[in-house]
Amino acid sequence: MCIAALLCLWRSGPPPGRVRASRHAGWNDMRLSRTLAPTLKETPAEAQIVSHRLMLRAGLVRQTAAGIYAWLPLGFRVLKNIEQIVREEQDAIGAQEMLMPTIQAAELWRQSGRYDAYGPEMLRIKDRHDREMLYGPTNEEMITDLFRQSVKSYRELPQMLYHIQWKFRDEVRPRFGVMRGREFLMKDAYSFDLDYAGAVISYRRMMLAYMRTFQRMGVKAIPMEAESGPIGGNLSHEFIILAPTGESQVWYDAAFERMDVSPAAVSHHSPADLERFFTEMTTHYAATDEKHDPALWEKVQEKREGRGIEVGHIFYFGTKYSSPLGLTVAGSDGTPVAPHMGSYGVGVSRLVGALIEAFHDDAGIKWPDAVAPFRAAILNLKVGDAACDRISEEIYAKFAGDALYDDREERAGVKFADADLMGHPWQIVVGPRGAASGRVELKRRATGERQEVDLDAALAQIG
RNA sequence: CGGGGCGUGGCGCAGCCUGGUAGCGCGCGUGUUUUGGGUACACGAGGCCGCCGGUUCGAGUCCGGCCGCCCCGACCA
Repeated sequence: MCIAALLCLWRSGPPPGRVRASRHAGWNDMRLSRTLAPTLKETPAEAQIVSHRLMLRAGLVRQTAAGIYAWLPLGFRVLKNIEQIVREEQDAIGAQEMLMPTIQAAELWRQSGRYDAYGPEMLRIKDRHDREMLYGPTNEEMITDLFRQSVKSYRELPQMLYHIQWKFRDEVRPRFGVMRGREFLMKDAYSFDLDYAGAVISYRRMMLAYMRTFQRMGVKAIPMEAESGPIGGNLSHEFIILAPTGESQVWYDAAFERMDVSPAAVSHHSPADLERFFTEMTTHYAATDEKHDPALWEKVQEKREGRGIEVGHIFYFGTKYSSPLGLTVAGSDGTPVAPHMGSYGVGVSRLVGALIEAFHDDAGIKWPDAVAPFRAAILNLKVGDAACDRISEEIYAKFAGDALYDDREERAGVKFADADLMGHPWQIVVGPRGAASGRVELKRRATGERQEVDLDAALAQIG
């Protein structure tokens, strides 16, 4: 059998003895020599902020028009990982996943009054019959319409629905790469409750889900009171994650650093737990530039300051949409009631940039384990060397698609630099020095710590 | 939308003021070299100089229009 045929066998499918399941559905063959991951030594002129620069340099995305990006294989994997964490935490509090279209008819937006109110940020389109359509910037009207078609009784409430879908807002000035693009991937959820008291519970539940979501991504998130809008009631919060290069200054109480939001500490089924949680989240001081109050800040015992990036926003808006769109359900006494609603967004694509802002150094990205495109990179420092090739292939096979194999015929320095740039949490360096005796070097990207270990020890540690 | 700037091989840039055969670095290909942190040398491929029009014997360069992109501000997931 020729070498090419052997290689084909290697590539033909999931090999046995996998170390851990891939976070992805399929088993992708990820040899760098056959991967569209165009890393750049120099920074493209258009990129200003660090996350944008690194996303371009690490080959995660490419811009195709102002504020519109193509997601290349590595970037796409990160996006999917973030999306999956968001999904799991939404599911965990009982929200139902669905999928609404990107293109909507103008008609519904006329009913809610937002067709004119939204302004030029909304991308308006005409179809071949000259019907007015739009590329959805959000989905309140649509979900309200869908809900009213089928839900008729208070017995069916409460409900919470969400989808993860591309949105378009025709920003006057897109910038910061995917952090402020025109096209963006967003998780938006909508809650329907019979009354205000119910809506408050939904709101708190979602706040809990958000705290857990961001915590899983390895970042500290702080809910900050936002403009409460016409409804009031103190129920509008922005979620800011801390990053040294964040867009705005934030002031907060160190108490946020100690909060336990695990299911063991707070049950989303228990209104009492939720209330305690909500109180905890909203009584300590936390503010961005606009809302910062020096007088109140003075009273904070343990002060913390930093920079932050908004990655989520939740708000309660009562019957703002249910009323004009005619959504009512029969109450227990038979009279129609307009449900109280809330909506809850997470900027999924924005998070890719935001996480890079939070986790990087001069050499490149330092992905948190939970969202990294690959758990590890295998750096074969001497492609063609029998021992290096054998060990590299062996490791690669065991990772079952969750490792990127740098099988390029490049110099060691190039591979190190690219691996650091791309930010895989672990690097497994297979060089002729150690390979002969079955040893590899294991490097932890986040800390820079390295150790030379046996192959099995390396796999066990990363496992 | 107000203000500013930039479009020249894949990336970063020079050339434009003062019109005359399109250049540099990186990257890419081949060879030698090197062999654990972006090695060195040689040779080579690659550019309707954003688009349209004008001036001129001649336009990357001057003039007009258009398009695209970036930055600051206002606005925003």
